[in-house]
Formats: sequence, C-alpha cells, structure tokens
Amino acid sequence: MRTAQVVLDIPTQALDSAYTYIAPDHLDDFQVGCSVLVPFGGRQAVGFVMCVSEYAEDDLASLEADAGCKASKLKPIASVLSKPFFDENGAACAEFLANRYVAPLSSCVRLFTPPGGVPRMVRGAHGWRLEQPTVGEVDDRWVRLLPAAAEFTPRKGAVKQEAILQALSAGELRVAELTAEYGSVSSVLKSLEKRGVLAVESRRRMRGMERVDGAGTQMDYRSVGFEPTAKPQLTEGQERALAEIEQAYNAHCGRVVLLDGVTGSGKTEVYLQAIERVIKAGQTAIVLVPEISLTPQTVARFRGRFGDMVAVLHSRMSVGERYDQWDFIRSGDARVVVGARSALFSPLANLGLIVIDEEHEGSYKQDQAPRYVSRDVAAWMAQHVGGALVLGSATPSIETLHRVHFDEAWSCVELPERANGKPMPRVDVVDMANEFGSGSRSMFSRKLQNALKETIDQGRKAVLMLNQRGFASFLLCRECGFVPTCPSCSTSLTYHERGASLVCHHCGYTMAAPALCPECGSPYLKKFGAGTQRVEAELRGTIEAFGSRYHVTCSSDAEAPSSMPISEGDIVVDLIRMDADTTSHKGAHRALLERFASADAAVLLGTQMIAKGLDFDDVTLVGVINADTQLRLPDFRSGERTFDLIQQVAGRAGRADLPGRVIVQTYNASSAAIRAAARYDRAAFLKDELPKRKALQYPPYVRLADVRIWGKNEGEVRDHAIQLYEQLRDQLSKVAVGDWLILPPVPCVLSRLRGNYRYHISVKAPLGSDIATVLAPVFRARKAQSTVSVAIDVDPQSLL
DNA sequence: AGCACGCCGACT
DNA sequence: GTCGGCGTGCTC
Repeated sequence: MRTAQVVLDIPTQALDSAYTYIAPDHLDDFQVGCSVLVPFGGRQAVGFVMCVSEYAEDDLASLEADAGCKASKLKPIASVLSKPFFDENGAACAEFLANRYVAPLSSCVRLFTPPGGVPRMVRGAHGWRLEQPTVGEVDDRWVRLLPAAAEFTPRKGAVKQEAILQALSAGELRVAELTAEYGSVSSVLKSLEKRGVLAVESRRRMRGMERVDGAGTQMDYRSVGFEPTAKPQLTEGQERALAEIEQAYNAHCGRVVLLDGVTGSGKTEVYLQAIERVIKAGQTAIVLVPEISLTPQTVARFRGRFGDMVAVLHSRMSVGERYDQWDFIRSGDARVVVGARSALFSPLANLGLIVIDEEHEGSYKQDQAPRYVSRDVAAWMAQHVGGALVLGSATPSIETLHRVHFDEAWSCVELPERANGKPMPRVDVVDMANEFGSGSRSMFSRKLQNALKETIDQGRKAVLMLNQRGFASFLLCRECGFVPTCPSCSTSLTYHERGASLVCHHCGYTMAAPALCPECGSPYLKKFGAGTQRVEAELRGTIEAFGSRYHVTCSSDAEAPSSMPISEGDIVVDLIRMDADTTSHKGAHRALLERFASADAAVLLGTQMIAKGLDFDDVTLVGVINADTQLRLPDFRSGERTFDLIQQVAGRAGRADLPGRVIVQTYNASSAAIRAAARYDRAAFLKDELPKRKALQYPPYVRLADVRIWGKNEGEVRDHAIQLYEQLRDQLSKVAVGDWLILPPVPCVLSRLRGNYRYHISVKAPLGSDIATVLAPVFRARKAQSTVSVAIDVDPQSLL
C-alpha cells in the first residue's frame, strides 16, 4: 500500500506536523512536492506531499507505527492539484527550517511554493470550495510596435486599429490591458501582426524588460541590457579567490568560502566567473543580494554575462511577474537565480553554488516565521546537495569570521586591494563634543564645511549620510522637560516640518505639533536632533554662507530653479535629499539618483538607503553627520553595526581616479568601533568587541534565541512570560547538557509597540547545541491564546 | 484553523 | 422544553 505524508496548508502551530494519507494508485502525476486535496475532519483541506512510502499489505504494524494511529483511520488523498512545487531536497529543507527555527512546518513548506500559484480552500456562498490559482493563467502576452508601424496607416473606419496603434505609440502594453480598454482585440492584433506592424510576445520571452524599484517604491519598466559585457582580466587576488572557490566547489561537500574583500575589490566579477564554471559543469547557481542592492545595474551585470539564463526574484515584483520567474526556473531553462533572500527556495534543479553578497546584511534574516538566517540555511543546503557556498563582504559578520576560524569546512580568502589599485580614502573622525566646546553650534563641523566647500569648488560631488532611524529628532519643553511620546509605543514622536506634525516612526500615529507645552503651557518647545529635513535646510544655509557666488537648488523645492540669476563665476550646487519621505512616490528613487548623476556640483543627503550600492565616480567626499545613532542602541550588535556602516559608507568615496575623503562626526570619538573603522583596522575592532561578547555571553560565543511575548494587558503578558520561563527551565533540566542560560523575562527595550506591552526571554546555549530541543516541546504544547502572542526568534538579529 | 460535542442561561 | 453562548478537543 502506498501512503504519503501530507503537510496541511493551514498556518497553525497545532497542525504543524505531517499527516499520513493513503495514496490510491489511480492518482495522476503523484509525487513529492505536489499540492493535494485531502479529507480532514469532515471537510477538505489543501496540503503538500512531503514523502511517499510503500508498505506490504500484511505489514500494518510498521504503517501504524509511522503514522502514529490506527490504519483504519487513514483516509485516501482525494486528488492531486498541481505539479510538484519542490523535490525531496526541498522537503528536507522545510523540515530542517521548522526544527531549527521552531516554526510551523506549513510556513516552511510555503517558502517553496510559487508566489500566488497555490490552490486553496475558500469560503463561498455554498460552503467551502476549492479555488485554483489564476496567476499562471493571466494573459501575460505583451504587444509592441515594430519599425514598420511608421509606414502603416489604418484604413478609415478601423477605429479599433487606430486606437490600439495610438495606445502603443507610448510604449509596449499587456494584451490584457488592451482587452480591458477596447474589448476583444485578438483578431485586430492578429491581422496587424501578420502585416508586421506589431509584435505580440509572451512575457517570458521578453525577460529583458525588468521592473525595477526604489526603496519601498515601484518604479517604471525599463530595459535592462542583454548586451554581453566583456570578461575582464582578473587581478591576482581575484584569481586566488576564484581558485579557492573552485576548489571548494570541486570538493562537492558543502564547503563555505568567505570572500573578504574591501569595497571595490571586484567581488562581483569573482562570483560571475565562479558561476560560469559551475554552469559549464552542468550545474546551477543562486545569488542572494540584499533587497536594496537588487538594482537594474546589478541585474544587468548578470544578464550581461549569462543572458536569458538568468531569473530574477524580488519581493517587490508583482505576484504575476514573480510567478513567471518561478515558473521559468522550474522549467529548467534558468541556470542562475539572482534575488533577495527568498530566492534561496526557488525550484532550481541541480544546484551547485550559492553566493550571498554582502553577507553581513541584517536583511538576510527573515522577520516573520520561519525566522531563518539565509547564511545558515544556505550552508545547510550546500552541504545537503554537495555544493558550495560563497559569502562575500567587505565587513563580514563576526559570526562568519568566527566560524571560519574553527570550522574546517569554512575557509577565507582576502581581497585587500581595490581592483583599480587605488587606496581606500582617508577617514577623519571629528569629535563633535570638542566642536561644541570650542564654540561651534553648527551641525557641520568646520572640517566638514571646509571639505564641502573644496568639493563644491572643484565641481565634484558629496554624499552626506544621516542615520536617522526615527530616534533623532523630537520635541522637548525647555521649562519642564516634557517630551511628546506616542500613545501606543514607548518612543518619542518625531517632528516633521511638513505640516508641523509629530509622527511615530513605529506605528505611524500622527498629531499636530503643539505650540505650547501640553504639560506646563510653556512656549519654549525646542526641536532636538537632526532629521534629514532640518539638515537639508541648514546645509543650504551653510553652503550659501560660503559666499555670494554659491547658489543652492533643492530637489525638494516646489518651484523650478530657472528663476535664479546666474552670472559668470557663480556655482550652483544641487542639493538632493533622499529618504523615505522623498522616495515614496513612483520613480522618485531613480529620478533623484539620475539628477545627482547628471549634476556638476551636488550634495546627496540621505538616510542609510544611500550607504550601499551607489557607484558614482565623481563622489570625492563622504560625510557621516552623526555616527552615533546606531551605536547608542542598547543592543549587542550595535558596535558591529557602527563599524560596518562606516566601512561601507567610506567605500562610496573616490572609486575612480579622484582621491576620496571621508569625515565621520561623532560624540563618541573614543569608541573602539568608530576609531577602528577610521583606520580600516578590523583586528583592533575585534580585539575590543570579542572580549565583551564573550564576557556577556553573546554570539559568536553562544547560540542565542529570543522569546518575545506581547499583548494589550501588561499583567497578562508578564504572567504568561513568567509561566513560559518556568516551563523552559523545566524543559532545560530535562533534556539539555552544558552551560545553558535562560534569563528571566524582562520588558523589551521597545517596551511598548503599537499598543502592545512587550516582554522577552533570552536563551543562551553553548555553540553547536540544538536550541530546538529545549524550545520546541514547550511551544508545541502551548495552546494559542487570543490575548497574548508569542514569537520565537532563534539566532536573532537584535534583542530590541 | 474549523468544526463538533457539551454543558449552562434566557427565550418561543 | 429549545436556542445558543463559547470552553475543550480532535482532525491522518
């Protein structure tokens, strides 16, 4: 008798294990990874086949042992709903994820399913019914005009023809859009196509058209080149890196290579050539890139080398586009997948190499269940399929550096020099406390002002970064010390110049800024801290104070800059502000960057969205307005984050022939993270940081898990937290060996968020121990409650 | 999650 | 006497 283990597509911890079903012989195309319809408790449910087994007719005993129930209770699978979404490797990986991250198995299996392409049960007028996905069936054909259209004039009266040609003159369109606008168009299109006036192509064959995004915003369709890019000569360092990767790949046992290369050392070229070899060997590769770096330029580099073998998966693509790419990968025609973290689970057959670029990036941690760490999952996958993993970064995470140190399967190859042979720019640290002490009240130090003037005079560009993160600017009553805070979060409200409002960065709560202190009625409410808007205004004043010949145009100005009188010898500085406010509308991100690129003298002022991936040859000055916001966060990784940020941002200056310069302003000039970063001295930073991590029992010396408990009622939350804490301690005494530490529940640093009180319990386990053995039994036994929620974060990114 | 079973209060 | 509240428990 054939049976199958089926995971139900119902996201609850109560149903997170597989159920056994009988798989009748007549099922068509029945395999691991298929979605199936199964009877479940008097109704039907959709599930995924995790494994298929065969039992001899007289061997009911082992069947019942495996299923955990009487054979007579087993029901047959009703029908197969789809082709397989994953194979045995995918099923094994989902189980690994569920176990390691103490997450519902169904949420892990979901990672492997096509975006929007899974059938599901929906509640209709006549009870439950099965809804098949529509995403694969949408009309994804596109129409564009051909050159011959210029000589073609529609016959008089051919209204539809005329309208369609008119619509297409602005660019290509989806057939579905034309249908929506003009009704049935297929016969018209067919006849025009026959005459060579236009071309109808399926989206799949037009993969050169890539939707590109800004940070959090959709941008326009834009052509990404297919033109092959020349393969450059590798530097000696790159050759060495490539050889190391090739050796790891040829070992076919899941080896990991850390590519520790400074910004501009040509890591991407190493990836490209390594992938080329993997493809030549008949295998495939996945490249993970941080969401914000997944720009058209990045994609173009891979397409330039591998053409239409490249699939791109990106969370801000539309569901239809993602489905299309997913299907393209499953078809076997894609050999390289470039994408954000979830691309790790795409249905790529014969995987040989995984590359994770900017390995240290926090965005490789998923912030919803399953809260996986891409690096660790990729290492598992590489080992499981006998491939190799390459981790690239200018600032590798401390965990990775540590692992390289003690794990024989992990090795490191350094690229200490930039590919162009230029030195890294000098980094000056300015102590802002000193500045203040000597009478300067400006938020720009004299050193930064001088460097700015020099840069502008030379007609070059500067990038100023302000790591605002919502903590920066707030209102404070100078008489009674009152600070307006959010009614539902434990944070102060951020003052926004536009509309003179106070906004909560966490929940979006907005109120009008009061003119008088709500507590004592004092009119002396001071705006503290520097948000981008305020820096923009002050920067304008500072530049104009350089002299009467300096003129400033601002990207955020309402009126066009043309009215400005320009005479001989005048300098116009374009000041471009880039943050969540200025990039929220369609196309803004790219438009601002293009404006910056085309200006002569310009200053790009922005939050950390500008810290990565900007490659402008004529940026010679990088300024960090305040390096401390990150450092001040009460989190074990704050020092590392600060060090990384300064190193990364420094790499933005002087990338071409022009020498670069970096100025970092801080009130913590003596902090090891900042001092070491300024000297590009990672060893010095680690020498300071590692003993702290060791003494306080943090990664890389222990494995960490954080249990977060939240709800509207603080007493209830605390009681539940204490109860969980006691259960965890019980469980610990039962199963674990070694030096475990479970800290009693305490309020989170963000003790209130969106009206919820938040507590957390930190669990510290010896390296190499299985955290799930202690956590899983406690949380599997726990019944879901409506008033108190619990989330488990294994290997958390931060403890806020 | 969703549905059944089950044991107590206010209604035709 | 029945309708219906939502507390526990099970679903291969």
